[in-house]
Amino acid sequence: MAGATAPLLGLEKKSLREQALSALRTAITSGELEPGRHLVETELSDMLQISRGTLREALRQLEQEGLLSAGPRGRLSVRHLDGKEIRDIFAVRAALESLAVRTLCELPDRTSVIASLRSAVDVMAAAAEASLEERIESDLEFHRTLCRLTGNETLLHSWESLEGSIRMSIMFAGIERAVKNMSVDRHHDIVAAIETGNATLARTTILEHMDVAAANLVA
Amino acid sequence: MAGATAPLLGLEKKSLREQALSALRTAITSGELEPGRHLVETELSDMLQISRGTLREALRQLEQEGLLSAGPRGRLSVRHLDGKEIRDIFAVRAALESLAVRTLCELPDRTSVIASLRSAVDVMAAAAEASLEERIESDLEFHRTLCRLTGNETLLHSWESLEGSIRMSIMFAGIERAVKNMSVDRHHDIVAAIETGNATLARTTILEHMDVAAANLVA
DNA sequence: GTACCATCAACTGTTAACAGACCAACTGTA
DNA sequence: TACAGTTGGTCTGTTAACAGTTGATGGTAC
Repeated sequence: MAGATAPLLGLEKKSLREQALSALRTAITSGELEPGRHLVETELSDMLQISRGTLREALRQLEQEGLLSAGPRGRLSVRHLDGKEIRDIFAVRAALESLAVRTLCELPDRTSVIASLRSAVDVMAAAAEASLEERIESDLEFHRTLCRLTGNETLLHSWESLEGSIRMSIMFAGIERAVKNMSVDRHHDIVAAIETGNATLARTTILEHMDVAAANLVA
Repeated sequence: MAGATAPLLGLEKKSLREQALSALRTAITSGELEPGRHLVETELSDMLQISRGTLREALRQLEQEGLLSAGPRGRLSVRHLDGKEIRDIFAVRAALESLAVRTLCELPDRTSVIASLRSAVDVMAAAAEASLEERIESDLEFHRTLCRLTGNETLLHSWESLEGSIRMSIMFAGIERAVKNMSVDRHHDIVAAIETGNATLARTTILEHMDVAAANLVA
């Protein structure tokens, strides 16, 4: 039963490592693996039906994403966030997204960018009555799009490295608090600010949005 | 010969994985492993005298740090940077350090912070006549200190995740270009700006510093 | 009951070996 | 010579097994 890839047909199946990564990420950010919990490699590999070697590769990645914290003897545990850390995470997030909107404002032609952002906001609006989880997904997708549209791969990568921590913050604070940040209007404001091309205005809008978001979570 | 830890004596010996990580990072950022080069796992594990399993854990981490890029069939190669990517990296770096100085400016008591920064600048001044490598190290240490002093662990972690890319940028541009950024005066300006507590001024100073640095590298 | 020592179970660090996919060279046939 | 099929090599994905340390458990002496 020793592995192999398996491209088979155009479908590009995910490797076991990637599957485990997704599964663990979901388990952690959904709270199924509660914060502070010690993770035992043999237990997880048994649960996920993969070998420890493959699992350990995934764990390293999660560790770097900030979802796991390493204890004394290499013991890993699910990271525990307090109010300060949530504010810290959102401060970094604000700095990154602030760069994103500034970059977008400086583009000579913003029409296609605005179009993409508007459709992302539309998705949010459409999900306004959907499940809380879906609303959060569409919200994160909007902000991820903000970074992606800059064309700055490093920026996008940094943001995505932070995404796990953001999700943990939401989980830690409780979803009912998080949905207070899902206002479609606020996101319209951000798009509008970018449309004007006024970098300072756009930056202020994002910073304020993030401040409010962090405050809502830790309040 | 199958492994184990080996604390031995208080000295906290590094695990093989960490040793490999350091070795590879150095090899890449020093140019010993030239950009674009394909990495073969068996070759590396042979060279570093460790098994593939252990090596692969280190490779995942380097991949996430942006030093390696994954090709079609999982083939890894040393990341190749062009001018745009260097500018992008420094834009993100600027955003992070901009947050750092702003945070420091908002501290009620900055005396100990200023003291730490001054001593970091002193180290740079002392290294002014040293080897180019040492000057670069002391420069990076100054900027890392900037982030560390904020007490924002997430910020520090994000910056350190970018550090490898920064080192690659320097290597790619050539050390002779990079040393143009090692001006002690410029760093004094940054500290002075923080000392005033004027967040806007400090932010402007850092952004300009980063702009010049990026321009020097890609010029 | 408490202190000390031996034994043992549990967990991580590390390694060697196996399985499948892709690529290039080689060979046989018109 | 040109081309198709085969074969061998190389590399990654994955796994099972081994080594060594740490912490706990149980038993014995005082």
